[in-house]
Amino acid sequence: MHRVTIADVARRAGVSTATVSRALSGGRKVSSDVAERVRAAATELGYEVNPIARALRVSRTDTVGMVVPSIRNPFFTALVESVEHALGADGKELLLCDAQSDPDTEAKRLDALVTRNVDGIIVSPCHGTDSTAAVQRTAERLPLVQLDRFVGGTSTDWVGVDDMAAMRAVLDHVRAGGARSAAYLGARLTNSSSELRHAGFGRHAEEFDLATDPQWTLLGDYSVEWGERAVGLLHDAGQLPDALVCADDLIALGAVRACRTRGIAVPDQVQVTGFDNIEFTRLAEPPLTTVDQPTRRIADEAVRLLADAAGGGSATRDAAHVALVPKLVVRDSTRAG
Amino acid sequence: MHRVTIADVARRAGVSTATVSRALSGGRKVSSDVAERVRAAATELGYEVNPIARALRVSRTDTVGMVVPSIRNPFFTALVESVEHALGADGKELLLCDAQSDPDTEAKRLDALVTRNVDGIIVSPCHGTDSTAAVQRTAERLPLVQLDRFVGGTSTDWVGVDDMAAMRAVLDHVRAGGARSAAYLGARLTNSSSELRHAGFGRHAEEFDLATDPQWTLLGDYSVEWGERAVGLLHDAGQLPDALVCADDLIALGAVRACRTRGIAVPDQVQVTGFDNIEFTRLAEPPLTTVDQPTRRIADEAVRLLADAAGGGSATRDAAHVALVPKLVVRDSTRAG
DNA sequence: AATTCGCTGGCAATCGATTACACGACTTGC
DNA sequence: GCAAGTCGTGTAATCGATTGCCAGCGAATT
Repeated sequence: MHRVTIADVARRAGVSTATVSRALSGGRKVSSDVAERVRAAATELGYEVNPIARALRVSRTDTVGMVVPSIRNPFFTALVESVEHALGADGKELLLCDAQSDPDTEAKRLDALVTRNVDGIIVSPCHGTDSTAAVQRTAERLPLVQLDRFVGGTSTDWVGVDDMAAMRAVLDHVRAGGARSAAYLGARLTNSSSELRHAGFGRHAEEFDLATDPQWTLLGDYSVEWGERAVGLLHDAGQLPDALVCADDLIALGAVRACRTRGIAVPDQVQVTGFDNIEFTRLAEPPLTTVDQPTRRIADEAVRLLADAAGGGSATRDAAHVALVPKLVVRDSTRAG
Repeated sequence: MHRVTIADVARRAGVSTATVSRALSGGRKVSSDVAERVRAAATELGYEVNPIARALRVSRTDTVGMVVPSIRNPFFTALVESVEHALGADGKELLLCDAQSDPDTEAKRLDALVTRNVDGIIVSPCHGTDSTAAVQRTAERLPLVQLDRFVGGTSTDWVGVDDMAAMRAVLDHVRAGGARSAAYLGARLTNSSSELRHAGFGRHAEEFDLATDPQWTLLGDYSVEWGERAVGLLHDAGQLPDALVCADDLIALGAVRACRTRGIAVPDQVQVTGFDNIEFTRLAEPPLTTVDQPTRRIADEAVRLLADAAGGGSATRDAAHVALVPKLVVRDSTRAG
């Protein structure tokens, strides 16, 4: 067995390889009868261009790389799915890498992608500062857009949601539901989302006159376990706030669960909110009020930016920061206003 | 800017490109001082081989493709993560595709992977018969191993768990917990796992003398919604069995949830079991008893088989079917024996 | 009728690596 | 002392496509 090459098609159609190439990928005009003959020969032989050979020649692979902090997190899974979908429309493929929440692994993955000549990279950096160097270096070599999170000190494209605005909507909502005080169950401030959500909570709690307390700000990681543990700490310490504002849905799921095991009524005794709107929020008891991240739109936007960057000279363009405004999804873990 | 090529290194080190290639990827002996000079030149210039050019020459890309039915399903996500991990150890990359549970999309993805010269393919076919043609065709061109599910009529490698044995363990367990009757909440029999788990349920329910009823066998899809709906149907129809054996965790999560909203006590009134041991099983109320799929081992085995197939002439080897025996994970949705 | 133009199609270079083959120098054996 | 083998290195072909440049040819222009 031998893979069909362009030379085979050329021979069969009685033309040169140059003509076959032009007939198929239409760089230049070819007379219609020749084009027809070539197409016929190609289909008869079952010819398909060899993307490797083409990539070597034109230095373009029609592949984009994506690096996420953890594929375990359903939010990133949803993002990956959306990106895959958006790329499919452009006839591009996705090379997916998992950074395992480790900046070193992340850097390695980024390098590997550059080496592999992907056309562009979509990355959600796992760390706000430790990821900077690798992201910066990568961005100098290739079109790169950051998704959801971003690192400080670089000027690359970014698309995500307005975390501050989202927090404002959350606090507005729990306030309307009668809360007078609120705790923040978040993640250590190692990346931009964590920081912005935390900052948003602080700023808008003040705006809406919600009582807070340094002891009510608990920072761990994005996991169910941490949510459970945090509620434990809060509960054991005594007085509970009227609302538990969580930095993501996993934490919120943990929180709700801990509330139930400890007999704390949600939302009557405390209201709980999440962030991301992953699929399992519906599954909580009660279903979580949360902030919907429009992953489809985020992905579309990212792919568009990447295409733009690949088209226009990258040096001339200004970096675009696209912040979509997320919607609050009200379910039963909060009281209706 | 200009990418550093092997020629640059050669010039710098004062040798030929052939020597550079040999010095770096060590095909044949090179005198140690030359090797040293070459290595020095390479690092000074920051040279890295161009994988595209190499791939064209040696027709090997060090990339394997993976196609899963749905990246939304946490079980497959876990599988992907494990495969990524296993490949990383071999210095290979993963090209991930989502078939969106559609055999046509799946076929397209498989073709795309073949065209892209991946070294091998790992696929969990979405349909037991509709996926056959594409899988077969692909397997004729490349090393291919099926994961978890497999299609009929092909003789490719496969690795997964022994679904029948798992079902036996499940039924043994619920019987020990006092169940005398059981319902099966499954998925339509469109793929091998669905069939085997269903068959396993039937066979071993008989063995353990658990009462069943055609009306207690409900087949839908792998989703939380279906689990909820199925319990609704069962409940509305009147009498409930002592155990709800679910074909996967998503269904089980839905089932448990529906039980709670309808005031059916789990596990006292009915025991509920899942399958896969996805992360969220711990989150259910009560946490789910389920069958653990050893994704790490499955992935390792798959990668090993792929490597073997790539090494030995594919024609000579017999197809290997590796069925790992899964462990039952007992949590609180069933009664301790 | 001669020149120019436009259009098609072929030749050959090119992308960046790997590797078969050749070649010279040097060792070894008889 | 000469043939045979070893070893290290260079030359050039090769993988399979794309594309700059040139040639031929018919139509259009002067």
